[in-house]
Amino acid sequence: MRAHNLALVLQTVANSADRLSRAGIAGATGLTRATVSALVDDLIAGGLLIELEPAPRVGAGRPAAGLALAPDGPAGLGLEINVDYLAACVVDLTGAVRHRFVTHADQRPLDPPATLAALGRVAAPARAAAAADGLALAGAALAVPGLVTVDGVVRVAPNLGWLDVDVPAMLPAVPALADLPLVVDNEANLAALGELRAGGDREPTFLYVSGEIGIGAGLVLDGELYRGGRGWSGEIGHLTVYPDGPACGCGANGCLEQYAGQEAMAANPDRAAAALGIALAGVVNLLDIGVVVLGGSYAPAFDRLRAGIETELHRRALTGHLAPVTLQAATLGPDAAMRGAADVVIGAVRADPARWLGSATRSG
Amino acid sequence: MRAHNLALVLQTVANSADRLSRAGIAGATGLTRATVSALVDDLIAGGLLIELEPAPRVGAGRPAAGLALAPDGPAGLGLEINVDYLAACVVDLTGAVRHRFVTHADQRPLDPPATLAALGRVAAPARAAAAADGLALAGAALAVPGLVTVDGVVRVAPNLGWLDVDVPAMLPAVPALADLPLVVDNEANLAALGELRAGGDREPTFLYVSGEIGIGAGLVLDGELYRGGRGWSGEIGHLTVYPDGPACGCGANGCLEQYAGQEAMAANPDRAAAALGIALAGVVNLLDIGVVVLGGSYAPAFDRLRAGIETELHRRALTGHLAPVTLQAATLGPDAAMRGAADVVIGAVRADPARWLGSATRSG
DNA sequence: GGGATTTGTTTAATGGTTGAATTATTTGAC
DNA sequence: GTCAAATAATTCAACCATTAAACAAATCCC
Repeated sequence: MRAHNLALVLQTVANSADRLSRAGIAGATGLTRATVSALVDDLIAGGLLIELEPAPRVGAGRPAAGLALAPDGPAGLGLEINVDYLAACVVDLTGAVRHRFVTHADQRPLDPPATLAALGRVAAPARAAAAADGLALAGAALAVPGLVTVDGVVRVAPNLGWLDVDVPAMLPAVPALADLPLVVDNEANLAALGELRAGGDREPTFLYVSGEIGIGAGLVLDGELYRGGRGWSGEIGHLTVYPDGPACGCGANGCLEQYAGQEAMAANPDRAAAALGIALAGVVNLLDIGVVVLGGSYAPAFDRLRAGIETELHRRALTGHLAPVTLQAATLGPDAAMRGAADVVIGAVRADPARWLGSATRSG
Repeated sequence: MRAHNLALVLQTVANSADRLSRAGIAGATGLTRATVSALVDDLIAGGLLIELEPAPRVGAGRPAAGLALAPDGPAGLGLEINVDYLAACVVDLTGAVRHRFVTHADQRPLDPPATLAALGRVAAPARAAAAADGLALAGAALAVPGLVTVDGVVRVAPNLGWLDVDVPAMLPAVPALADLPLVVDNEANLAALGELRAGGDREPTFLYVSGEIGIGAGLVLDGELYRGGRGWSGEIGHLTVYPDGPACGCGANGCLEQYAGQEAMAANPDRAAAALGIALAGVVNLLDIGVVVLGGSYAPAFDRLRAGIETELHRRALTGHLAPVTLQAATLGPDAAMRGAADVVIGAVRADPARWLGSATRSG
């Protein structure tokens, strides 16, 4: 129970827009001020919260001591493997990006161990930079453009040429990552999380569409990433748009990817926008999604695509009259996935601070 | 915390296939036998659990006293308004249907107050029958074929001709329902819940498709009904199948309903099956759904539709190789929605027994 | 019948929350 | 300038629910 309430207090501070005090937390959570005081003391002692200068009060009364997430608390290492680049970033507990390393290199000629070794060479300076800041890493998360099981096995990443790559099993060969708990997830899923956390004021329910060579999507429902029964939801690229359309690599015909993939979009942007609108209308009708965020290569093309998408979307979205559907461009650009990966790590700390308090030897 | 653990114990008993004892609950939940004993005593005293005859043991040791949900505990009143019938049922805490009343009558000529009055005339004998059994009703839930807000306002029910009908506000005029807490929800949503709870061993994630005059769907994700950001998910009938197809009443072209609605299906079953397969493949790709349950008028036609649906579904479902998609016929037939409605009521009791224990004057 | 075995209850102890009283710090009125 | 009012945070005793361990109950096996 203490674990639960610690998480409640920490999340309340993390999610609040304005600076909270102990009394403010008590009001927001329903706990007593006494309880909140005790919990906050633990969180401060554990290095997860810090106390700020008392804010100048408006009315009478003792001024409230502001509380905030500790910038020197546990940080997350966000990693990304993509077709033409590798990336790593360090995000502290407050969500601020402290360090960022990207190397551009085509990964397709490399086999998975070589790619992971190269990833290690990007992760190593990131870890060194974190250590130099006195930041302890709570873990790492890795974004990969493919279908990933809950165990971290990449079942298939077509554009990387990966098939059944057991990433966790290969970690001991990567010194820079061997000693960190690692989560592996789909690139679009993590990018959606990145947009949720770092992309300003997002609705708690939205669809993130990532237009790369293929088209992926991450679905955030009620503030949580929906991964599907087996972990590979979001394959929006193979939604059928024209059942009798051109053959797709997946074996079917008329998939969205044939119209709105990077090459097809370059050839015919208007057709790409219309196809996207048709596919998105289906998603909106099925899931009652109010916000669609366009990322990847769609983000820079947003202004050109928007009208074409909206024409079909509004015509075909059933509840459009009752509640509008909003199109938005992604705000994080190519960093979304690694930001989301790092957010997974610090999100885990925020969701279960008791684990961190219990395990933290706090060497740094 | 006690509230949480009471729910944990009750749910454990409810969800367990075989008869549990106090010690069995302790093993399943991780609580101590002593704690479970105390909680079980409260639940028995509150009339939510009963103690059964000790089961004959296999090995040595004191025989375990079996525990089960109390058949005379709080019951749920499930209600349904549909185009050509009204229905009410009483489901006890164990999930057994104790009483069932259906009247067939076309509701389209009636205005909403008249329909609600007629519903009251179906609900009254159901309540009388429940009272005769000594059952106290914990509440009621109503299934309506339309879009319903969380407040119970029916925004639009096209086939009933309803528009912005505030059902809770009209309840005081219906004596048989005036004194019960009432939840209103979409028919397909509740039917999906009915199939989840009462339809045998269902996967925790599936799509329920209800083919009536229109086509609705209820989405159960991880054992919970997903209602969408604003409460009206599941409008699968207006997924685009052929973008340039025939005009639909919704203003778009080529909606699934134009091919697989009741009339279109009668005219061309093969085409209906193919269209369903295309639409369902999209859902499967997007949400990684492993099971699709066909209900409403699709259930009796299941054997005839199956092959045609599967052809398109398997061709277009991307992860079909990795994890198969299973088609199933609904098992509850036309009762699914009202069963699901009643399940909502008893599900609320099971999820928060402390509230019932606290509020129960237990008059009957 | 005695020992083994498992269930269920009792007892004291523990951990964490609550509520009331107390202290701390400011504003505003006289 | 002092005092009252207001608000924030802490302290402390009481309480509640869980736990652990001992104990009682009920059966099987030898």
